[in-house]
Parts: sequence; C-alpha cells; structure tokens
Amino acid sequence: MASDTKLTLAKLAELAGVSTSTASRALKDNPLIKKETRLKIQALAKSHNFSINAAASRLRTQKTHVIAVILNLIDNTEQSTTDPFLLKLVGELNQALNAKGYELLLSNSFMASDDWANYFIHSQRADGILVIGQGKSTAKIDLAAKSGVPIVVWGDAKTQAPYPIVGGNNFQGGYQGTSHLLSRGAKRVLFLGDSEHAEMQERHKGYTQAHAEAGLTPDPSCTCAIDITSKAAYQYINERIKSNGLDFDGIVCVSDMVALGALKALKERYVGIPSDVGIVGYDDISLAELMHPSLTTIRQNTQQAAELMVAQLINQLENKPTESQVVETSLIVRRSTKHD
Amino acid sequence: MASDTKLTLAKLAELAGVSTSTASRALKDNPLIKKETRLKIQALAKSHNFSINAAASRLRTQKTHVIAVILNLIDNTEQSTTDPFLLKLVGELNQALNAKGYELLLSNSFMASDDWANYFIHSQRADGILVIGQGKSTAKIDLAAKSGVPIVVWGDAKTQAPYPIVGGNNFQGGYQGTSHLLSRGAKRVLFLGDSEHAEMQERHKGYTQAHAEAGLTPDPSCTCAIDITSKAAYQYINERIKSNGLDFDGIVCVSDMVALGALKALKERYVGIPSDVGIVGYDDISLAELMHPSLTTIRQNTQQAAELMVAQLINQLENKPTESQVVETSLIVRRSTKHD
DNA sequence: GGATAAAATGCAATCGTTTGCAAATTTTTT
DNA sequence: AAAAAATTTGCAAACGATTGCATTTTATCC
Repeated sequence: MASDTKLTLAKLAELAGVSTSTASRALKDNPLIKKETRLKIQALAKSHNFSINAAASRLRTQKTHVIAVILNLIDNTEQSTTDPFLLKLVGELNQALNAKGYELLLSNSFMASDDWANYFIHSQRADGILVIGQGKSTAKIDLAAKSGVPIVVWGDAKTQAPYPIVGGNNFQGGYQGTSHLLSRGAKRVLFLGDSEHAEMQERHKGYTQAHAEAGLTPDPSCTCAIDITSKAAYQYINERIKSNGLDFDGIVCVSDMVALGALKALKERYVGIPSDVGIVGYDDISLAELMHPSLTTIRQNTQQAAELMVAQLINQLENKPTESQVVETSLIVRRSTKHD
Repeated sequence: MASDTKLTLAKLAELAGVSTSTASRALKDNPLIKKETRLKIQALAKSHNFSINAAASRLRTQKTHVIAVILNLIDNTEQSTTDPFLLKLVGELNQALNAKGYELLLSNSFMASDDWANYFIHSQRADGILVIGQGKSTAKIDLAAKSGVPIVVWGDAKTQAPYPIVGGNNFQGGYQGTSHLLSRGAKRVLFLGDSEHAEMQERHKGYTQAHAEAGLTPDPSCTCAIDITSKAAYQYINERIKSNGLDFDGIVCVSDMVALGALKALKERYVGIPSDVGIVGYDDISLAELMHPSLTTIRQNTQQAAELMVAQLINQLENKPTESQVVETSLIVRRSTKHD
C-alpha cells in the first residue's frame, strides 16, 4: 500500500507538481494559495497518509506545541502516584491542552532535571510548563520562573509569586468543612494534614476562622501534622485513640485519601460515624460517594481548574498579562457528617 | 546572569575555542575527544546552563526519545479518567520510560487522530507507542501495527496479534477469585463485568473453569454484562436485588471500581459482607484495603507490567524479537470474603 | 630526525519545514 | 493593447545538531 520510502513535503510537492513552499502553505490552508490548489494538495496528502515532520517544523518555527506537565512530588511519600486527585487533574489537563492544540509531555519532579527551564524550554522540548503542586519548597519553580519561561502552578493562589497560580479556594474549603462540623455540634475537631504546604496552611486558617465565628478556639493538639497519605492518617488516628482515648468528635482532612485512612481506623475501633465522629474530606474523588458511609467532602472543579491553568499558560505564550486564579470549592454533604 | 541571546552549540564551541563537531562529541562523552577537552567543554556547558536543542537533534538523528502513551478509552464511559488502575499504570510507565532515557507523551484515543502510526511516528513526534487497553475494537491498534511502527499493548496476552501484548494472567485471575469464593461455600457467584473485552472473556473462562472443578455449572443469569464503572455496578446490583431478591452469594468483579459500586449497593440494603455475599475485586487499587470491609482482590503487579511493556518496546526499537508477556496475578484475601 | 602510526580535531553536508522576497501569472484598468 | 494591480507560485536561506571523512596534531618507532 504505502510507498516504502519516507514521504517528505518535498516529495509530496513533486507528486503534486508544485514547489515545496506551495505545498507547505496549502497544507496549512494559507489563502495565499489558490483554493483549488490547496484542496488538491490536501487531498493528495490525505491519500498518501502524509504528515508533517514535527521535528523539522519545530526547529524551523521555534515552537513545539508541547506543554510539559510536572507532577511536583513531595519527597518520597508516595502521595502522587497514588493520589487520584492529582492524576485526575492530569487527565483534565490533557483534555484542556488538546482542545487548544497542544500535547502533553508528562514528567515528575524526581525524573526531570532540576533546571526545568533549561531542560524543557531552552532545549525546545516544550513551550511551557504546568506544575502540579507547590511541594514543600518552591525553589525549582522559582528558578524556572526567574529565567522567564511560561509557567503556571496548581497550588495556593494567595501565595505571592512572579508566576500565576491556580488553585482552589483553600481558605474557604477549610472554613466550609469545619463550620459544617461545628454547626452539627462538634466541639473538638481535628485538622488532619501537612502544615508545610501553603495550600494546607490556608485551609487551616479557614479552620481557625470557623472556630472563631463559633466562639471557639481550637485546641492546638487538634492540629495534627501528618503525611498526606491514607496510611499515615490511619496510623495517626489509631495511635491517638490508643493513647488519648476518643478525644475528638470531628475531623477535617486535607484530602479524601487522608479521610479514608482515618475512616478505616475509626471503623475498626467501632467508632460511630457520624454519631461519634463526623468526618470531612477534600477533593471529592470518585470514591468519596462509594464509601460507607459516603464521605462529606470539599469538591474542587478539576475541569475548570485545568482550563484556567491552560488559559493562563497560553496568555504567557502570547505575551498577554496573567493572574492567579481561584477555583471555587463547594461542600458536598454526605453520610459521614449527616444523621439520617 | 545568563546571556540574553540564545545559546547554541556553535556559540558554546566558539566560547571554548573548538569546532561545533568537537563540542557535540564532547558533550556526549565521545572518547574520540581528548579527555581534558571533554571535561572542559562539559564544565563550560554546565556553567552556561546549556542544553542541546532537541528539535534539531531529533531532526538530524531521526530519533525523538519520546514514547507516546495512549489511553485507549472505551466509548464515552468515563472509565479511564476515573479508574485509578489505568492512571497508576501511566505513572509506572513514566518511571520505567524515564529509567531508559525516554520521555512520555500522553494521549488518549479520543484526542489522537485515528491514524496513530502517522500522527505519532511518521511525524516524528515519538519513536514508539504504548497502548493501554485493547478497548472493544482493536482496529486502530491493528492499523498502526500494520504499518510497522513499534507498538506494545496492555491487554490480554493470549490474544493472537502481530504486536506484543503484555497483560495480567486473566484466566488465572478469574479462576483464583472464583474458586476462592466457591471454596468458602458460595453457590451462586455473579460475574460482573463487560464481556466484550478480550481480557474480561479470559477472566470469565477462569470463572467457568473454577466452577467446573467444583463440579458446578454457573447459571447463565449469573454472568452480568455491565459497563466497567462503579456506577453501573451499583445500579445493576440494586436492580437485581429489587427484582430477584438476593439470588446470589458471591460476586467476582472485573475491577475494584466495579466491586466498590456493588459493595455500596449491598451495604445500603444491609446485606452482610461476607456473611451473606462474598465479593472479590480486581487490580488491588490503593483503596481496596481502605474499604470497610477491606476488599479481597486480584493484584496485578503494575510496576512489573510497565517494565515489561517498555522492555518489549525497546526490543522493537532495536529490531530484536518480541513476544507477548504475562504478569502474574495474586489473590489478596481481605475481609470482604473472610469471616473472622 | 624522519617516517609511520595513532590520536584529536575540523569541514561541510544533511535532516525536512517554513517564510521573506522575488518572479511569474492572471486580472483589471485606461 | 499596453500598463498597472492583484493574485499565485517558486527560490533559497534559515533553524541547530550530528557525523563520515579529511586534516591536523601528537606519540611511537627504528
């Protein structure tokens, strides 16, 4: 069927009896070329299964139409490869990027060299960078941003930075979850998560604010710093109960995975949910509603998040102004906090 | 700090006082170049944050060192963006590819044009293709394979095909789950999944075989064709119980997500697990052990799977012989089938 | 020290597209 | 019918790295 020798634009042009420049323009529907010529060449290309050599095109145009997406993992906690939320976001970014004519080069902070600007942009592997997660340190992000490459970060949008950050409204999320529990009578609500992340700190502020509005001051021992994994949550809750007894009646978690770990520990000790302890997750991963009891959680609109990130990145590519943006969060009330 | 003009190999060479050819060789540690020259140029490159232009390099060498990973989604069921197993595999592939010096271009069957060979390979966007999932039809895969591009598929390894397929031992998995339930006294075991996939058919054979060995013949009404989503499973179980009553005492599911949906339906109807119905999932996603009761499931070693896929792909890139390979599966017994 | 071998470096063509500009063709105008 | 304008097309120079081959430099040998 197909000819055995590699088909280049030059050969295609020869077949069509035109010059390569005409062929090139015809394929991108340049109105400079007469319409019938365009159509003829496009048809010929289709019938020969021709496609432009991307390497050559990129070299010539200095554009790759590729965006690097970096999962900014935290140390060695296996959060990322396991966390459905992050991977979901990757999926959404893939959609959003494709819709704008870009492809997605996947990487993560362990793999990529430390100098992202050089590795991805100056080497012409990609036109821009999307970072998922601020991590515990923004050193690499800052470094990349300083060299002026197009970059957008998913994280805490309130953080002041020389690059746009798209993120959920973490303060509001923390506030919503906490005040929901307090309004249902909880008196001692745990905040379960890692306080080193900017995002988590914001949520914690919301947690504090909710308490203040209820005329309460949260006990410092209720703020529990743990790794953002279900295993860590499971262990923490187990041990806390073992040593302190059940000294709390509500938990606000920084992710659904964390909530699930906590939930498991509580169930194993026959703690009633939500009767004894109400529990609120974060992210609304698909499993949240499948749990038993189903999990009350804070939903972040990942599709919107992905679209905003891509939009901000494209702004940078086009030298338009950019800004950090916030994705609204909503409280999804389910059985883990709701009595029948 | 950095010079403002783009640094090319030629300029770097000039700075070092050598020719571009020498610089090029030095950077790849070619022993043709005197050791001290090599080191000097490498140091210079590092200090100037130089990195080779990938587009130019790819054009010249005709190699991209990029592999396209295609999530071969099924119709419009949202299986993929939601299914943790598939995304986990993507993560593992990323690791495995990076370890071999390749990068990962993520795509899915909705996005990519239909002619994968042309779009990814002939256009020099990637050197090879990894497909996750055979889908309901292998048309696109066959088409790509026919044009001779390096390609490896995650699916049912027993399928005869002109390309290597890496997959779990689906027959064994189906057999293990079923006979586990039967050995614990189940008499009517449902098979919950989609029978149009080759993988699922193999598992169903294992299901049948397990019955045969126990001297049983499964009732055809126990083979339930549903979409591979938790929602579909939830609905199916709900409706079945509504119309038939509880006419089964075990369920073998084709994925953990399906199992979770079924579990939810059973719990809502206060069916005892495992006392009334035992349930077995597939994949051992991270949530399986967090469920309550924790979920008995069939584990597939995704890391090994990713490594095998990459190895087979590299074989093709190097014109070495390839073969389909099987990842062993193991039964992980948890509370959803185990009485205390 | 001169001839020969070995080691190190440089020349220049090449990969396949794109695009500014010039050239050729067609259409319009006078 | 010739000149001017508008429309189409083609020429040729980039883009930046790689590599076979030729050339220069250094080491070895008699």
